[in-house]
Amino acid sequence: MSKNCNFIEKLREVGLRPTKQRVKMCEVLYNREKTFHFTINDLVKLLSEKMNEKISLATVYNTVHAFEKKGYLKEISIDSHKSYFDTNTSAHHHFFDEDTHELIDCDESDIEKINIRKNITGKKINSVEVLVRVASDNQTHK
Amino acid sequence: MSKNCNFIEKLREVGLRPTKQRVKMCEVLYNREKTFHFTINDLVKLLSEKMNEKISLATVYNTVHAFEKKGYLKEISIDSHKSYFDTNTSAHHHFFDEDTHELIDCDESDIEKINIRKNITGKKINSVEVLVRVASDNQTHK
DNA sequence: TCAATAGTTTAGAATTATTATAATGTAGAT
DNA sequence: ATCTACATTATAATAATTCTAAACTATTGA
Ligand SMILES: [Mn+2]
Ligand SMILES: [Mn+2]
Ligand SMILES: [Zn+2]
Ligand SMILES: [Zn+2]
Repeated sequence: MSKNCNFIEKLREVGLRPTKQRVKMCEVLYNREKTFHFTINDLVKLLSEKMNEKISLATVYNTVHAFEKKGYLKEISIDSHKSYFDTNTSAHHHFFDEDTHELIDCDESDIEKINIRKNITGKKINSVEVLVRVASDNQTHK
Repeated sequence: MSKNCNFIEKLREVGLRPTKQRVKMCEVLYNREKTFHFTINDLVKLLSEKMNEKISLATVYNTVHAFEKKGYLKEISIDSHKSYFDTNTSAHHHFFDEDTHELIDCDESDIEKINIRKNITGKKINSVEVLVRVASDNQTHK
C-alpha cells in the first residue's frame, strides 16, 4: 500500500470491503514517509488517540491479520514476548535498539550481500534476514 | 555446559544447587552431540518421557529461566507464537525449516562474514544474527 | 428503491502461555 | 540431628490472543 490516499481502491483490489475502520487503520499505518513497525498495543493506542470512535480490540486484531494475509503487513519476531508488525512486507534487514525496543529498517546498501555456503538438500531458501542488535554506547569506559 | 556428565559441579560453579530436577534437566539438555533447540513444550514432553517422576511445569519454567540467566541457555525469536531456547548461547546464525518448524545451527563457515555499512550514532552493535528460512523444494514444477 | 445476503463489528467469553504466590519440602552446612 | 536458605509444587493470577455469537452494514441486484 503506497503513500497516496486511495485506500478505498487498494482495499477493494484485494477483496477487502473498505469499511470506515479499515480505511482509518490504513491512514494510520500507511500515511507516513517511512515504514512503520508496531505492536498491536502501539496501534490500538494510536488509533484511539487519532479517532473519535474507538475501534474494538477484536477488530484491530482481525484487521491486522487480514492485512497480513493480503500481504499488506508482515509479522516480525524479535522479542518472543512481543509481536511486531511491519508495513514493509519485503524481506529486509533490521536494527533493533535494545534500549528503546525500536526496530529500524535497513536498505539494500546498509548490509553487504549475504553469502550462504550451506545448503540443505530438498529445501530451498525462502528468505535471508539479518538482525543487528544495538544498544547505548555510553558505558563508563574503564 | 559441555558434554561430560559433571553437571553437579557445573551447577555449583554458577551458584545453582544441583538438585535432582536440575541435574535431570541438564542431562536431557546437554547430554547430546549437537546443540539443542526446543520449546518449553518440547522440554516438558521429553522430561516426562525420560523420567519416572514428573517435574512440575513451574519448575521447568523456573529452571529454564535460571539457566538462561546463568548463561546456559539462550532464548531465540523465530516465530512470535512460540518461544525457542537454544543450548548454544553464542551469537550464531540459524536455518529455520518452515515445514517442520525446526531450527538448525550454522557454524562459522556456513555464512560468510556480514559486512555492515550502516552505523547508528551513540549505539554499539551487540550481535549480528542471520535467519535463513527454508522450505520443501518439491513443488510441482510447471 | 429496498430487501437479501455476505461479510463485518462488537463485547465478552474462552483459551493459551507465562508468571506470581505461598505453603511445603529438602539439600547442604554445621 | 538440626538449621536454614533455597527449591518445588499446586494453584491462582495475568496477559496476549483467539473464539463466539449476536447485532450491524455495505454491496448486490431484483
Ligand atoms: Mn521468556
Ligand atoms: Mn500473530
Ligand atoms: Zn522492517
Ligand atoms: Zn542455535
